[in-house]
Amino acid sequence: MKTRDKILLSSLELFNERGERNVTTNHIAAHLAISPGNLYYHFRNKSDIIYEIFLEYEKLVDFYLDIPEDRPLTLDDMTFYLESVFDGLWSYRFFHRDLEYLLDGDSRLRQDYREFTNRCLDAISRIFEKLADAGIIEPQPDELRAAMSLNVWLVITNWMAFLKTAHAGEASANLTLTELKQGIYQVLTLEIPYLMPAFRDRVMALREKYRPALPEVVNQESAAVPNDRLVKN
Amino acid sequence: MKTRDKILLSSLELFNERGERNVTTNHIAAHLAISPGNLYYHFRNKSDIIYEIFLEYEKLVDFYLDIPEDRPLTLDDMTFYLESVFDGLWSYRFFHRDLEYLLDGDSRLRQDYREFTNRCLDAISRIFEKLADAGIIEPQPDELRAAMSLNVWLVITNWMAFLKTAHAGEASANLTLTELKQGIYQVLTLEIPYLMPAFRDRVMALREKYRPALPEVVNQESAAVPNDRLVKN
DNA sequence: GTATTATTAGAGTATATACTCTAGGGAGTC
DNA sequence: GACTCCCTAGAGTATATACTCTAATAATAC
Repeated sequence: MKTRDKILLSSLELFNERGERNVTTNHIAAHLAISPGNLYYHFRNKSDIIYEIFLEYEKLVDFYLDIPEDRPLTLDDMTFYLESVFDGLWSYRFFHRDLEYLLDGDSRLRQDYREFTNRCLDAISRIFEKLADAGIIEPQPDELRAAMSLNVWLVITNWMAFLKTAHAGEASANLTLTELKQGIYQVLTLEIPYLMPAFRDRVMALREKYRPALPEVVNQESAAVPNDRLVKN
Repeated sequence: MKTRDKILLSSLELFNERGERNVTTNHIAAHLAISPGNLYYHFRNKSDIIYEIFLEYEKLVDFYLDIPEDRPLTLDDMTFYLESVFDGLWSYRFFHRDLEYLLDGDSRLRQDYREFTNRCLDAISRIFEKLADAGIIEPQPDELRAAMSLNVWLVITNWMAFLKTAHAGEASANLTLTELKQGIYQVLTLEIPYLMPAFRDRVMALREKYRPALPEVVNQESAAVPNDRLVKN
């Protein structure tokens, strides 16, 4: 693999594991056992690395959210969209964590991300529309559909952050794709009141598959309280 | 005012304006025209400042979300809760921005925040329950109410972050309390399908008051692209 | 082979950041 | 005046971080 690609891959891995804020270019170079000079030969700066990773993320999600216009949607389609989007979210999970800071420092990224958001919102809305066409959910006026789509977006993109704060132990630690996909449960919760009777049971059964294992995700005690960020006192 | 309180106040102000990540203890001291030594006389470290600010935030929200058990809820109550919560969110808006990083570095804060979240979720759920008692919304089974409350929480706490990313210009810049309160529109969107006929029109009218002014919040072009974070090239 | 270009190492740097340490001022008390 | 306590200044420090520069090596073209 080309050094350039290795840098992108390692960066993504480290960002996801430790958070962008906690990963320096020197860390990335060290992790790959290459010199900082080498890293900066391939990328002008850290922002550029992040931007390229974003482009990959964008490409992936755009690919997932491609909506067939020649046929109606099925429940399987909906499942696929949900699964895929959460897969994407997982693979690039660092991104939404420090989003605001990242956008603050890179206007190119800010612009692109804004357009990306709009595309996603349109896709979600279009999916609702086609689900209504297919008789799975009730049709809704444009305005309501737009607001609902936005709520879906908010739940999807922030579910991960919520899970992290809900976890008791070291926040950095264990958090699995399975847990992340409980977000699907939350998204389907939004759809419940709009389900058509003919599909209600099937969607409710689907939703049940993603139900959090614990009675409350939010209640686990942590015995040990290990190393916080270094405090000199 | 005591120096200690001035430090808390200035810190909050600067954090809200520029983001915690962009505000150093030296900035805070300089902003108050006091010495770093002075600041560190009053607080052991930056984490302690943040923690104390969190305690204020927590106290405020707990105060707002106190639910009367001796009488039914009214629509005015619901409006009050929504307005208040968004006011609180606005006053301490830096907090949810870097939440994950903040919790990562301070286990005391992590623990407290987790409990705070649970309390808020309970309060939201209790509000739904009492709105149902009052005949404003349909009663829901516990499980659904819990999932809905969580969705409400996700929308509320992340609305601000969404708005920031949706803005085209310098992300740091202009963002008003009015815009923030359009989040209420989103929250009320979640309630629509559960409204009882007798209250439907009134709630829809209330919701209308918070509707975003623009057809799409998300679509504004920015002509100028001013200073990004310093890049040496 | 030689010239050219792409890639790499690694030492180094300017700046920032959180925080420390010492000295001392001011106000109250005896 | 001396003692104490609270508060403050301000210079200083250890560490980190993003990034640069030069020189050398590998790859490719001719």
